[in-house]
Amino acid sequence: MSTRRTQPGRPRLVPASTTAPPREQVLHAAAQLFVTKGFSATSTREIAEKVGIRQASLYYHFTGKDEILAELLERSVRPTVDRVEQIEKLTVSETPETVLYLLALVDIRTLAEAPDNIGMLATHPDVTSSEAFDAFRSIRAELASAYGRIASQAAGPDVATAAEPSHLGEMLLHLVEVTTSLRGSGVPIDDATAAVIASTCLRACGIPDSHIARAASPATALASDLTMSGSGD
Amino acid sequence: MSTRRTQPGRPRLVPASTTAPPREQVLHAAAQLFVTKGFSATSTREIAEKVGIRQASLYYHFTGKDEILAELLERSVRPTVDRVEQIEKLTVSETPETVLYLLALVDIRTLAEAPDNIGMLATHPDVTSSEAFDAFRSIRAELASAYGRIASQAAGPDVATAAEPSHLGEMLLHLVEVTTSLRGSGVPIDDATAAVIASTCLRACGIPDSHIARAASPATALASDLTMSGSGD
DNA sequence: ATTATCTATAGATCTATAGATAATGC
DNA sequence: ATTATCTATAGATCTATAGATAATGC
Repeated sequence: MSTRRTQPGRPRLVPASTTAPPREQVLHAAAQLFVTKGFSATSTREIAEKVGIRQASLYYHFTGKDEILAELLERSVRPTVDRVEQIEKLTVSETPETVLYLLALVDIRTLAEAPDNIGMLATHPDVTSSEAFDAFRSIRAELASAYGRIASQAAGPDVATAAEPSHLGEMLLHLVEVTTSLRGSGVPIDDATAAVIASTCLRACGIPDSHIARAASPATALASDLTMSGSGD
Repeated sequence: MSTRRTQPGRPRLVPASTTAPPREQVLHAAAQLFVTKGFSATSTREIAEKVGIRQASLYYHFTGKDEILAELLERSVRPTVDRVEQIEKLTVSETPETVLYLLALVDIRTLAEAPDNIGMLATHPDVTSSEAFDAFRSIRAELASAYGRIASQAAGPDVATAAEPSHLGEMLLHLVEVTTSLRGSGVPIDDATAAVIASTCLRACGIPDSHIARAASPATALASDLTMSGSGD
């Protein structure tokens, strides 16, 4: 019955307050700091202090600050992108409006549930300027492009002709981010709020109220299916 | 006829390529760097290099890096906030939907026309975390609160009861920022685009299509009036 | 005298590496 | 032997100040 008294490795000066793996402790501390202060404004020393280890000890778990952010970024979109393929398959059986509503809902839920509101990180200027995050940017570009493809099928005639799919994708990605912004100011993202955001996405594409109303309920049902059977997370 | 050969003050090592006041040259260079790389990731040396002066020479014009960003932030909202009072006065003669549409349009135009797309700076984490920008945050909070007041009058019953005015304000501020995001990816913000964004704001408040359509044309007319007679900028 | 730059540099970081140390695992 | 920490520190910044210098203005 004796639980293991200590972990392998030299003990910390300040014993850990949680049993989570050290790597996760670092990610959690870094996430909080990056989200509030920004990546460049956060020093490795601050992260370490928050974890309760020495600055140099971070480098046992990560090759550098960049790698910490890269992992957080990846986690902030993975649940969504893992489902994009399945969602796009539905284009044959569902209306494009339903598919777009569904993609938005899944994305909104991902952002609403991500630990530490890390969805906030995607638009930090550090991410868009350093090549260290190329992998994330490319995965995010794919998500934008899925939004663009689906939206340009669903869009009303004015918007569809005026806006390139890629720009439509950019816009929708930004709109969905209102989730992180609201969450950041303490608004709980319940189903009603998610529905407001998702239907606003459709509206921004010039889709009339009546079509949005018709898309909402099948999309909501499909969203529950998808997030339950997920990809094992 | 002889134009002045040089300016007062010791000549630069690299002569200026423009006749703009040096302070403006600094602001312009800093804006470009802050918008693309972020505030914390931009060094004073980089700003100076871009201007063509020595790093230390920045401190003749500004007390520090903070002051440069503070001024850029202020400029990014001033044209809008200068008009907010006038806009809110219209609540007596116009529908709340029209007033909201108008506020959004004015804000969108401000962001669309701001030099170097400095509207991007408002959401940088540096701005929200350092007390050096308290003045900006407070002026922006006032704008958010105006959005909130107007929107909660115009909002449909579900949204008006579900969302506090302050949260509504937050959301609309975020939505309007899609302007800077689109502009950043090269989309020209013409009247049609501005109209899509403004009506999306109303839609997000739960205002039905028919009301939005009725609000658009008086708001557009009022917007031209306001931006012409402006506050002298 | 005033203005706007320059040079030089102090002092405070900050990141990342090298190598020691104190646990467990076998 | 392996794991996970520690201490110590090199080297590269970065911000801001002090004081010199080279123009114009009067």
